Amino acid sequence: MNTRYTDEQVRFAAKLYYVDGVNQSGVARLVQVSQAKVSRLLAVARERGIVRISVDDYEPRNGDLEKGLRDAFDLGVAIVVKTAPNAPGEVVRATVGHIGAQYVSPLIPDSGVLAIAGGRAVRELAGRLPERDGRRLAIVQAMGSIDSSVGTEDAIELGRSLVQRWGGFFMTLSTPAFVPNKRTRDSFLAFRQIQAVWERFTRANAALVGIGAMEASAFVARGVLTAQDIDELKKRGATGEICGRFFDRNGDECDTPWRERVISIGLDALRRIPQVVAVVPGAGRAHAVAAAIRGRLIKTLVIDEDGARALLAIKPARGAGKSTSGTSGKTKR
Amino acid sequence: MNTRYTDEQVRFAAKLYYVDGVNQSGVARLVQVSQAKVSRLLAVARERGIVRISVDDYEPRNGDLEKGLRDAFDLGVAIVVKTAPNAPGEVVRATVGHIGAQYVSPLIPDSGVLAIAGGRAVRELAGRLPERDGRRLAIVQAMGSIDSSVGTEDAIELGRSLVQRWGGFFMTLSTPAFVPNKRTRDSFLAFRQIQAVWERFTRANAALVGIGAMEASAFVARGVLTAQDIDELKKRGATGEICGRFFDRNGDECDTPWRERVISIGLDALRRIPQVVAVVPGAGRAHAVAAAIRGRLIKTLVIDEDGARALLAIKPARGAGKSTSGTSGKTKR
DNA sequence: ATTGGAACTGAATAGCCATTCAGTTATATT
DNA sequence: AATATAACTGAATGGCTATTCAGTTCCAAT
Repeated sequence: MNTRYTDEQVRFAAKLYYVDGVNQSGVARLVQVSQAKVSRLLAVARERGIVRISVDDYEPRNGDLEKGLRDAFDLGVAIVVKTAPNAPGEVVRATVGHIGAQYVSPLIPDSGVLAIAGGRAVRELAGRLPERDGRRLAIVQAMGSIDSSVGTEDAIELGRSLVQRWGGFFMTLSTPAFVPNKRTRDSFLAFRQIQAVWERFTRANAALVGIGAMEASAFVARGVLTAQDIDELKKRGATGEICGRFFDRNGDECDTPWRERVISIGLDALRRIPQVVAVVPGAGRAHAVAAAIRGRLIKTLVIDEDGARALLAIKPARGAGKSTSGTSGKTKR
Repeated sequence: MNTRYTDEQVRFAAKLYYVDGVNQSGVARLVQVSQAKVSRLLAVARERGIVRISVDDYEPRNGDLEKGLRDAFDLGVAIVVKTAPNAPGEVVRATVGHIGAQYVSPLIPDSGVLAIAGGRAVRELAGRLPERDGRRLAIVQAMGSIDSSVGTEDAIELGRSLVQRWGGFFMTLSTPAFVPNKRTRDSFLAFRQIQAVWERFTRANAALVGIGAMEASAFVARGVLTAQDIDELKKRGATGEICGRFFDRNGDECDTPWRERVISIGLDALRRIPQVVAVVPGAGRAHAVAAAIRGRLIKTLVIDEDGARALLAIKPARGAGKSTSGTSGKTKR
């Protein structure tokens, strides 16, 4: 905001307020303007650098845990966000989102294609990416809609808001995430509209996703899968999922009936994207995350300290090691 | 205030608030404390220097006018305070008091005797001298009470509040400023209690006073003198007064009936005090101020820009020069 | 001089922050 | 262990600040 305020007046107000500790009404009296204008003068003082506020560095990331993760897993970037002790999950998500956004932002290119998935953690992070910083991307929805309702955490909503924030355009996958059978899926995929998105998957420059565990699945919560379905998936080796694509402990896609019923970015396509950022706060999804990393599905992991520690506890390498949950090591493909 | 807050927590809160622009409720959520505590954490951050706020220098004094005054008059220190253009008198007083206090404070010693007079300008300045900075003075009331009411601008009130602010003790002149005749005054002066104060006048280390003009006299406003009295005083050469002591254009005390009816510090005693600070905002008392300076009654002048300019307009030296008001140059003693 | 748009202004007020209060927890002392 | 004292804590709230609104002033282009 360009103003005509004189430096003299701005400096006088700034001295009275910041140096002498006079409140804005008092400053207003001495400077002979309204209190509202004093508030504006002070804002100008900060903008012009007449008033400077400096803060000692605070390191919001736990470097030790990051190093531990990089050593134990084959991971490009690990961002382990410090959180308040005993914070509830909701707060951990918010913290990881807030701090994570500051480090994820530079990983997302200025132009090109960004694939985006849904999820609460992704929402927290995406919602704190910088506003209109000159970026202009094609954003594509990485998975169809889970159900007919659209929540603030759904990919369709996150994509919309990111495009609004940055410019560019948003391409939706106007299909359900899961359809009844392969034939239905194939007919959806035949649509030109869908193919336009599909084609973008193969040349995306970056992706922002969450990772789902077999426990507390959002698909079950929203009635798309049943507890029995989950049991069935687990029997077939499923350890976690990204965009409804279930993978085993090595990160290879499981051969299940759902594999040919899902409409979302494929794991092979995902692997080829140069920058895949996964945001997975909390300790409950450690096995799914470990599997995703083993399968080289993600390049960057954003997580909290508890989550990182849980992950390190299962550090044993590809295909070996004990697992806490009941996933068996059976794998196809 | 000594606290047990960890630097880690303080730094986290400071970063979120000052760097990331999160409000205190948002910080409270992420740090997992109450908003009240965030406010305290931020206060600690500023105290500990984790957050530093620096402000470009603002020069609140008009150096050119100060130099002009020092050149034109024989004045130890001139403090010309910049004020907002077209500010009403009340605001000019407040500004001169606020800024003046910062420069007058170091002129007042840590111990010894300070004589204090009343007046609105003195009140504004005295009220902004620093709190409990280790000073401990004997403060003496330089003139008796003007009338039976005690206003916030009266010496007795200012002395009391300064002692409360600094420690030390306050000695009042429990007499009227003007008594009916010489005999009454002499009987007052015979009191041991009064003499104790009188004696302090002769060895005061500093004084803080105002200067009264013949126009708009506080004595008239409070019914102690009449308009006729003022005319009479002017006929006898009175140009202004300090503590009810009327002086002519050369700053010499006028020989008038009121001279032997006033109970206040004498002008000779005042001249001998090493540091006499006069606070005289406004352009209306220029002649009185000029006279006081010529008579070497004051060492330091605190004034606003308009006042300084008015003073420079009558710069002509001791005893000479034109005068705007109708004061004649008649003088005794 | 007229017009149109941008910048500015203070009053009102919504929103944010600092302080008070009453109760709790830590620390020092017996 | 018992007690006293100081430091800390969050809910409530009063006070302070930032923003909105409905004009007003300034400036550039007719």
